[in-house]
Amino acid sequence: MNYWLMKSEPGECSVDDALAAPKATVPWVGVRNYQARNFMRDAMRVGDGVLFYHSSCDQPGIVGIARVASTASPDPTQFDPASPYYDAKSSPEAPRWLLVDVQVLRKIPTITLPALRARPELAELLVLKKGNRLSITPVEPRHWQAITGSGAEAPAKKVRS
DNA sequence: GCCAACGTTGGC
DNA sequence: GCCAACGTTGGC
Repeated sequence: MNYWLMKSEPGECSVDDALAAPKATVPWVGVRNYQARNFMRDAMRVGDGVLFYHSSCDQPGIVGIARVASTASPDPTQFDPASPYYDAKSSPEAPRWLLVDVQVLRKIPTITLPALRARPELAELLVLKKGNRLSITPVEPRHWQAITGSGAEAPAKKVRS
């Protein structure tokens, strides 16, 4: 079980947009950074916890709790010349970019950047680090617990006994 | 709109 | 493989 913080511009896909989607699940299109892609490809598992983060907006911050809802697969927008995420150097035969499905579990009152920075126990949270630009960053269990208050167990599925 | 930080590209 | 130029991210 791993935890992640995933950035989305609310103008593209807000947490409300995701909640309004079927099963509150959206394909996480548009990742065009190799490190972020590799996280999805190599480290993400279905059921991983996700902090849904709004970036490039009036109130940047964590706005929801979500989970990884699929394994990684090719991001179709890379093949679409009409898409802003089109990548002419990629091809269906050798896809360069991947996505996972993300399912929102619940919205939370926005935890703004200043509010996050005010908590010493979150000082090492990667998204707070200077110069951080990665749209997907791993979150340590202690940070997940501090933010969600929900302990370190899986955020979604009941544990089968 | 500004600009710091970082990633990518491409000439050599 | 180096590194300057350029593009992008994202908070402010």
